[in-house]
Amino acid sequence: MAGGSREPGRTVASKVLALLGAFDAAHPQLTLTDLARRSGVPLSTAHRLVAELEEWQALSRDPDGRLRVGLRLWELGQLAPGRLVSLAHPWLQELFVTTGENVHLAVRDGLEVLYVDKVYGRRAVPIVSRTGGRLPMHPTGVGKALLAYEPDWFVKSYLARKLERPTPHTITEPGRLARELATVRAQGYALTYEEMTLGSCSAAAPILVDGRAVAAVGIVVASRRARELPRLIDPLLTAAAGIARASPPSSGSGP
Amino acid sequence: MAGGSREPGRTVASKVLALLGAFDAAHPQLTLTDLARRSGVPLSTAHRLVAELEEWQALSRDPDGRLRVGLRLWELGQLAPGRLVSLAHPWLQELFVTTGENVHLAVRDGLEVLYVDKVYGRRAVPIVSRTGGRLPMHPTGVGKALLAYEPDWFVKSYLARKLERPTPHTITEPGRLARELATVRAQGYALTYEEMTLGSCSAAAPILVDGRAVAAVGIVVASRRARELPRLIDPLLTAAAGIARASPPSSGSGP
DNA sequence: CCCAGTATTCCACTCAGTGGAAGCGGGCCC
DNA sequence: GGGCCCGCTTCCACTGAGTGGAATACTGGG
Repeated sequence: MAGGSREPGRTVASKVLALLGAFDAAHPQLTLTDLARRSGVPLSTAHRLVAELEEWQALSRDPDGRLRVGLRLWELGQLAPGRLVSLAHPWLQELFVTTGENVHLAVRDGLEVLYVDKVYGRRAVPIVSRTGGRLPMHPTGVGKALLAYEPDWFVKSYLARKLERPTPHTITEPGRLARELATVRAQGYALTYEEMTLGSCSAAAPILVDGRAVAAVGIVVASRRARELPRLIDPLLTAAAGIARASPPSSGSGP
Repeated sequence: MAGGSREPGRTVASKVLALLGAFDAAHPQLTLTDLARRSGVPLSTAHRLVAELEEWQALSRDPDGRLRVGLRLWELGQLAPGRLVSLAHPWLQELFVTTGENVHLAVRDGLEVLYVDKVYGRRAVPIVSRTGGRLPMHPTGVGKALLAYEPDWFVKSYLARKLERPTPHTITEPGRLARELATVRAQGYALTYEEMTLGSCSAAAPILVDGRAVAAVGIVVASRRARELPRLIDPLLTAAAGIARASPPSSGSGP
């Protein structure tokens, strides 16, 4: 089946996935050549496979001819285990209405938080989190809220790595971070002050089902309005509790 | 390359896509056997490919072992041309806050409307539209709003087909529907009364950029509150205009 | 005009992928 | 308990779908 056959038999499916995987938040659009380079698939092979993916609208082209993730893939993605989000959305909504701030929902995936829903208005400060986006756990409110309820071994291994430090306020010292998590558990919510982005701070609460944090709700505000955070804690906890109550014991943790 | 080789050479990529395509709103989870049946891929081939897709979390398994669309695919989908949605969301948000009703955003894809964003609160009536969902154009508010601004040849070919009739109120008679569309163009918005679902009615406005309707905003309310719709028209049009003003002339029409 | 980067086409070779069939496992009914 | 049905997993010999290097065709900038 192989002509040149230098590669030790990569399966076709893996090449298709490698092509798709080449797209990420930093590179949402790529030229064919870039795509081939990033995915490690030979150009001519990429060319053929991409043509097929385009036909299916799994990929599509920008006006300028660069490739993007296509509509069909988005549609398909909407079918992913969506129990949690559809359940939680009305509560996020309500939280937004009472606070007027950026509100979002995140789950843990691996060692990162994955943002699965977001509600924002016209006046809200633009923030880094993006539906489908990922951030490290320790500098984010939702991350700390989730991490605080993970089992000890998990936290230990999380702290053992070299932790990123996006701002000077980021807490990376293991001892201090561990104490921080204890505080989160004690009070039931997490706070951050410019730990991920200079200029914004946040509050977040875990959604506890059977004692496990299946997700977390977070609010982000401009840091000059940090003193307003305490006022937001109450509605935040109400929303988290509401979602938890509505959640079936073992719903998939997906979006 | 084929042993049994009965099929006239379907490409591997097409099989992968067929497998993914077997999932839809009505069948979000499938057993391996169903998946193979629905996609027309031989069971043993499906088995192998699915294993690969699972490894990538393109597919994942329910607690009960059935297959679903996986997290990675959802994530990937979030990368799809998202200009319109991120732009429009704050306006949908605002519209929700002022009206308290189900609010959604849809684009045309082929002969159907594709719902690309939705905002709903705790009190809102549950409705059929779903982010990523599709419905025919003629019985929905957003559909009529979009159809009204399509070129003549398109409308003509749309009306030429046999039109579905989900409720007795659905307008399927071509002449009457054409007049309806003229009214929509004249007044700048569309209304429906139980044309898609008994018990709910809607108002919708197109988002016009350079005279073309790139998307439509809709509001759905319970039909016993139909008389409140007129009150909602104004904020609806404001939102549509706001989104249109913010839209660049040729943004991708995707989610 | 040439050159560099990117896209597309070609083609002879061959092994990755194929799929029918057989082997499991476990839930249900008689 | 035993037989049956249904879905999942594994096996394997055959072969044409897929391969990828290279040649060719764009395209735009200098």
